[in-house]
Amino acid sequence: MPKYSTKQRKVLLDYLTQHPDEPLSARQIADATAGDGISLSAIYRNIAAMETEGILRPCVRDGSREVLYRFCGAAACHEHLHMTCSHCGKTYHMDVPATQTLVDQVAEDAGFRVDRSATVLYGVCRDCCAADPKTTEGDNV
Amino acid sequence: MPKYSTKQRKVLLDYLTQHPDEPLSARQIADATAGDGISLSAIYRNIAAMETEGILRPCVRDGSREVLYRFCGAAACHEHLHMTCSHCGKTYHMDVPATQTLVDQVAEDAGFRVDRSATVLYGVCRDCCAADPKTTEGDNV
DNA sequence: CTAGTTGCAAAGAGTTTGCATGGCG
DNA sequence: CGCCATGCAAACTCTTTGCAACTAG
Repeated sequence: MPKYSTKQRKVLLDYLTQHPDEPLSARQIADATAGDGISLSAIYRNIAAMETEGILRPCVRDGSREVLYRFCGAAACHEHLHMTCSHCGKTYHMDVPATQTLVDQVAEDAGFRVDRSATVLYGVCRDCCAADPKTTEGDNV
Repeated sequence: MPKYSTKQRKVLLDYLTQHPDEPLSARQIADATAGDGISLSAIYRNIAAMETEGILRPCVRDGSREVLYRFCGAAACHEHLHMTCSHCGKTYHMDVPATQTLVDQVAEDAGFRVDRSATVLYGVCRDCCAADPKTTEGDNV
């Protein structure tokens, strides 16, 4: 919940908006916005703020010790589930009806209220399945 | 894929087996097994090995910059989905049939092969819902 | 003008690694 | 007995923080 709208925050939001479907690290963002005069600390501080605001979510790390974030600024993102391909890293937005069924059923059977915007399914996406059938085995990525 | 079965690894596996339902950090494990003579480095190295073996999975961090791990040594864990309560941190194993429906449907509609053992649903569990109704609002945990 | 933000650089924390020692098989 | 795993401590990397300068409102 920032009080001022700074140039840095705008650039940042802009970049995130344009890359909603890939998990990003602070350094990646820094590199990508290198020409726009944003210091690393400003990035970290804005990331922290956005995390609090709920428009940025941490993801599981990918082997390095960097924390990756995924942008979910769109209000719609709080209404459907997401899935991230563990092969190409892309995030997809699931409007599949089964999603809602699952959420409802889990609530009913287990009393567990699923937080859609915090939940991400991991697996292998259509493109990667096609490109590399071996990956299709799933489960032990 | 360790070649030798050391005392340290046994203690570690033992501890993990007894705490399958909570995300653990290297330090937590170190503290818990303090009396058993395992060095922090041995823990980190074993964690790395187990991650490779696929019996330990990284989870999203909880605010600190520690990486948390969740044990999924049981073969059964590769066949059902999991859900972690963002309130109490406990992990539940979901044998709800809707789970399978979801996985199948997503595969069919989006061509996305869900990796059950890597996927975790986040939300608020029954107990926490009951204990603290406010949390029930969900979605912006 | 006032208070939130930024930059820089130094501090902090968690994790990784080199090397000699110890232990499994 | 040979090789892998451990311990310790130093090295690293990512992230956080203090403080003075800057700037949005």
